[in-house]
Formats: sequence, C-alpha cells, structure tokens
Amino acid sequence: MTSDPEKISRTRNARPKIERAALKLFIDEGVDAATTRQIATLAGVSEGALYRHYKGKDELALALFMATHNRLGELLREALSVPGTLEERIGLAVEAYCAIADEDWLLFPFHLVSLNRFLPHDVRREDDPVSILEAIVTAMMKSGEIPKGDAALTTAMCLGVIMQSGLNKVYNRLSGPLSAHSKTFTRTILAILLQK
Amino acid sequence: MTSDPEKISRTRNARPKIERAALKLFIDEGVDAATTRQIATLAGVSEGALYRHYKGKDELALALFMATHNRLGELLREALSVPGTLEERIGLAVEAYCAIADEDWLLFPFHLVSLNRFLPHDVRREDDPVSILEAIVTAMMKSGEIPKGDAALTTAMCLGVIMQSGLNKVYNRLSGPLSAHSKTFTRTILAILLQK
DNA sequence: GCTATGTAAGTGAGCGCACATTCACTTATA
DNA sequence: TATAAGTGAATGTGCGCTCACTTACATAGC
Repeated sequence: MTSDPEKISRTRNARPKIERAALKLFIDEGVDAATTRQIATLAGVSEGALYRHYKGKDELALALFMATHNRLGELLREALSVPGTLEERIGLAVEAYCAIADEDWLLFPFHLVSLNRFLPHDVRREDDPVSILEAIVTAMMKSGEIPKGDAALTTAMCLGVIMQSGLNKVYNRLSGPLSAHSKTFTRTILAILLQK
Repeated sequence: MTSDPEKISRTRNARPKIERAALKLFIDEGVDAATTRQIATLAGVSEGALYRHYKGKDELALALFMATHNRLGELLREALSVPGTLEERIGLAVEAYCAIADEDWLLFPFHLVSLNRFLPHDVRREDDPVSILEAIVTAMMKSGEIPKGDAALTTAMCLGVIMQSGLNKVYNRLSGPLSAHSKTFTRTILAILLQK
C-alpha cells in the first residue's frame, strides 16, 4: 500500500531495441518490405518511438548502413597505410574486415546485403571503401610493388574473395566466425595481387 | 479519304516492353520501390497489360530472375561435366558465365543484384548454381584433382572473383564486356583452386 | 473475297488496403 | 518543473490489383 501498486511499465532505452529489431527485419525482409509496425513490435516498443530518434524508416536504414560503412573506410585506410611488407598490410586489412564482421553479426550482414541499395550507381565517392582500395592498388601498381594491370579489375577480384565469403556466411553456407578464414583470405588476395 | 483517318493506335507486343521496362526499374530502384505505374509508363503500355501476362509484380520479378538463374545452372553443369583438363573446364564455365552476362545486359545485372532477394536464407536447393559448384569442388577435392580444403569456402572465393567483377561492371566501375576478362578470371580461379 | 464469331491482348478509371508518419498526451529523469 | 522519451489511435496517401470494356486478329463458313 505504500507505493506503486501496479505501475504500467513503460519501455526504456527504446533506441537500441529499435535498431536491433530493424537490422533483423531489414536483413531478412529487406528495407522496403519491413514495416515500421513490424519493427516496433519486434522491439517491444511503440511505433512512434522510432520517430523520436530518426526522421523516418529510410533515415534509420541509412544510419545503420553508414555505421558500418564509415567504420570500414577508416579501418581499411589505416590498415593499408601502416608501414610494413605487402603481406603484413594485406593481413591487417583482412583481419580488420573480419573483426568488424564478427564483432556485430547484424550490422555487418546488413551492410553487405544492402550495398546495392546505398551505393548509388554511376557515382564514385572518394571516401568509400571500394574507391580507397582501388586507389591503393593503383598506387602499388605504379610503384612496382605489384605487377601492373587493370586496377579496377584486380580490386574487384580481391574484394570478391572476401565479400562473397561473407555473403555465404550470411546465407548459412559457412559456419564459424569469418576471422577463422582470415589467413586463407590473406593468402588468396596476395596471390591475386602478385599474379602476373 | 479512302481508309483509316485517325485510328487510335493501340500498343502491340506489350509483354517484352513490360519486361524490359521492369528490368530497368528493378535494377535501379529495386523491386519493391518500382511501381507498376512506373513500369507501365516506361513501357508505353497500360497498367492492366501487366496482368495479362503475370499474376502480379512479384511473379514478374521472379520470372525475370529465374530466366537467368535456370540458364546459369544448366550452363555451369554442362561446362563443368565436359571431359578435359581442369583448366579447360574452368575456362568453359567462366566463358559461359561471361557470355550470359554480355548477351543481355539487363537480365544479368538484375539477377546479380537480386540474388539476395530470391535465394532464401538457410535453404539449399540441389539445382541452384552455387550448390552445383560446391558439389563439383567437393568432388574434385575427393578425387585429388585439387588440394583438399573447405569446399564451401573455396567455392565462395572462386565465385566472388567473378561475381564481384560483374557487380562492379553494373556500377560502372568496369567498362567493356565482361568476357574481355574471362582469361583473367580463369587464371585467378585456377590459382585459388590449386592453392595448397 | 466477305462477313461472322471466338479469343487473346490492351485499356484505364477506380477500389480498398496497408503503409509511413503525426500529434496530443503521458511518464520518467535531471 | 522543464525537458527528453515513449505511446498509440488517427490520418492521408500511394500502391497493387480488378474489371467492364475495347480492339486486333485468326479461322471458318458461305
């Protein structure tokens, strides 16, 4: 009788709940097909709560994508600019990528699966991961560190090795953490880069 | 004054027009975001025409996806089962893939970009291209034709080499036909397969 | 050759519904 | 007691799809 008999408990910390729920639904249903009602329900939160933190569904999706995208850009640039042998630098970049993937197995699949949606066709941004890599590959070809060739193609093939593996893990065709394969990725990417 | 002064011309052969328009819109807007009205307008056809040939938008999208998907499955199985050296067979498979890509540069990008949507997670079908490849890689490892290792991972890396290149062409990061690079793909995939 | 007739294909206004978003209100915390 | 955060019924809109109608054409009978 002293205090609060049956207080209707109200949700707290809605924001992270919304983000996790949205990621899950965005990954399996797609951004367009996942509804704000589904997100709110799965998060155990009211629909309006989403709009306290984001302008709308699209902004939420973009923010979740960018969280990974920007992080990847930084880490790749850092790993590849460190002094050391080619092998060491590639190894660092691969490990950084795998670490980000394993660290949050919702943010990362969402990023991988929605590259299509958010990387606009026909537009290259200076600061996106692919362009960063391509620039580095071009530089390495110029300096003679690796054989000369089509830098865009070489970059695509190297990226493909690791990204397709990531995708196959998303589809449950691969088990265990991605970093379990980082040595294999590094070896394979080196083989591609050094290919005459 | 003899005949037909101003006949209201009515569209003919709406079906292929709808399919081409749908492919374009599906590729740059996504299946969900592209509206049936947009498709009809771009095709120069009434909205109802779509429903003479397909149950609805989703069936249209699935049919367009499957057109490429089934074809790829057949061609891969054929190319890889032909007698010959490993190099010859991989070369044939790569060339078949590139040929399909270059032959219809709308059907193919749509397939590449919407694998996510149509290949359901957690389900493996016997007859889909990835599973076919994985089975063949497994067999080659068993027979000692290539070094033993993680067949799923090896398959993913080989596929990544060519698929990521295809994607980069979709995004205009690569120019010219995909088959211009088939020799490079073949060499790279062989290097991955024979990697100890 | 010429009309009659059945069928496939195209039309587009209109319908109903599910969606993202809003807002007046309540509750917690500083 | 001011501010931030959460609520959920209500709203308007844009979407996929339907349907009664029209048109083009193939076949056939005469």
